[in-house]
Amino acid sequence: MHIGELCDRVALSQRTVRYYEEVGLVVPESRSKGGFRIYSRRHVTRLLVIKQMKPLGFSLEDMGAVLDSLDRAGADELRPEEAGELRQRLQLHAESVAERRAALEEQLEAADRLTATLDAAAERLSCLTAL
Amino acid sequence: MHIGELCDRVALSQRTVRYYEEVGLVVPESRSKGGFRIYSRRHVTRLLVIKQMKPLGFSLEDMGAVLDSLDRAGADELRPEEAGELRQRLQLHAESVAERRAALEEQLEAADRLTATLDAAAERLSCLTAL
DNA sequence: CGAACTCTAACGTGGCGTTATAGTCA
DNA sequence: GTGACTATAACGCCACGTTAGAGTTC
Repeated sequence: MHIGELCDRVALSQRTVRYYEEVGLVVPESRSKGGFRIYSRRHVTRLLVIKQMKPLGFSLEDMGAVLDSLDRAGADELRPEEAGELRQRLQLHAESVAERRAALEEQLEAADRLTATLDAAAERLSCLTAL
Repeated sequence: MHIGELCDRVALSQRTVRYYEEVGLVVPESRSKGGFRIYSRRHVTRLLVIKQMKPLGFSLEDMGAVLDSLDRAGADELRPEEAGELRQRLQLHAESVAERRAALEEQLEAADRLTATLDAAAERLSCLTAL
């Protein structure tokens, strides 16, 4: 498929997808004779994973590392020495996800505090205008 | 107080605080004879509110509007016609905070899905290496 | 006086959005 | 061949980080 269909499927802009290629995050399988980028279903899933990770605050480089580990863990053949190191990496990734998750929960509380602040201000206004 | 103490108290960089002044978000009360920025406790609280809002995804301009509304709602004298409009603004702000909050909850779920993905990959590795 | 602090100015970065111009596909 | 799609290139934006060099405070 070409870039247009890909972007429709994952709801990202063409600019974004091209930029991901520029930084080596999502590289097309090949090019058409005229130079059009050609993508497969694998690229769709990869972009969807990226979309999931993005709001957690990972940089594109971070996401590349995670995707790389996942790809290698999903490969059919892997040498035993690679497996050990890979498991360590996955563990590290999982830990940083946990940290991001904790940060998100703090942000939820911040949102609630802000809501309370806004409500209090509105309440104060109501009292004043009731006079 | 000078910018150093201010930044210590709110845990923001001097560059950040100066940039906030550049865009009109946090303007110092005055300057020393030699040109040093002078801040008060009000600036501390203002910056802390900003720190709370930032991770919710508001732009500096958005935050300026919210802070402006809060300041006006906290003022001692307000004309009745101003109060009505102000209450509307506060309502709008509260709604966008609610939207951000909902987005945060979706991101929490995304984090959990990602954790599951990473765990599954690690599990797969364990099985393979156990052979 | 001197150490610690602060000033402005300017360039760099990440993650794209937004034209502009030209070439490709079915 | 024609209308829709795609290519590269380049500049713009936000929210700062990071020097560099000179001035201020106590």
